[in-house]
Amino acid sequence: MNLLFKALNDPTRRQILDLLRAGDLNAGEIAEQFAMSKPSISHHLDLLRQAGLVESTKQGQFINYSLNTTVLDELLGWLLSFQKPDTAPVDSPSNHLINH
Amino acid sequence: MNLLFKALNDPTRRQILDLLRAGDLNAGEIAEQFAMSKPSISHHLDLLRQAGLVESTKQGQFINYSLNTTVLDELLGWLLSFQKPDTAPVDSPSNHLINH
DNA sequence: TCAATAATTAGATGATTGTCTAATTGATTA
DNA sequence: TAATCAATTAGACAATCATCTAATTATTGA
Repeated sequence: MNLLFKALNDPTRRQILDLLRAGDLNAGEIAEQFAMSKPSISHHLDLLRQAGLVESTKQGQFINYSLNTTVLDELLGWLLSFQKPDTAPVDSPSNHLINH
Repeated sequence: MNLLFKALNDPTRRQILDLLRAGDLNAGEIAEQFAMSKPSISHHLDLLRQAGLVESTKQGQFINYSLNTTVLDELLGWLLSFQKPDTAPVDSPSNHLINH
């Protein structure tokens, strides 16, 4: 959950996710949508990949990025549990202090 | 959306939200659940308040904190739109570069 | 095989963040 | 009114983060 929230806590990364909804793109195609250096975008893609939000596959000299929304299910569950009270899922790490 | 993701991007703050599901608490009651100084918790509460996730009301010398889940609806909408493709909501700020 | 292209890695830098202690504000009560 | 208690604000500090340029790796095509 930590890596997920971290990845989502940046407008550029969220925009990358939104871009990928329309279909897969390679790193260069993503980078040219932003007024930011390619290494910076590469770093953002790395964080998104660490969170499991995107998957990368090498295709020749290009690296293709695609959306993986299954990770969002965990977040969705956490979020929905706020509407239905008293069904709080566990937010790791280390809530042993909290749960007595 | 920025303040919301920022507020959620910390395990302590998410645990505070989880605590408040059971019912309102004042600042001291919240602080004593954590192995952290009271000013630090106060700061976390401030960020949660800025994001609209909690509301604070002064009651005598105590300050009561309560959960406000309506802000989460925006996030919920954004999240759900990933399941139903091609219904991307707008993620402010400044996506003028992207949407040409 | 070599030059060009795609992308990442390395390293640096300024800004933001989470935490602390000390000081302050405001309310209660002896 | 003075002491105590709840909570925040102020200010400092180390760690993390977003970004940049320069260098590196790997693939392609002439």
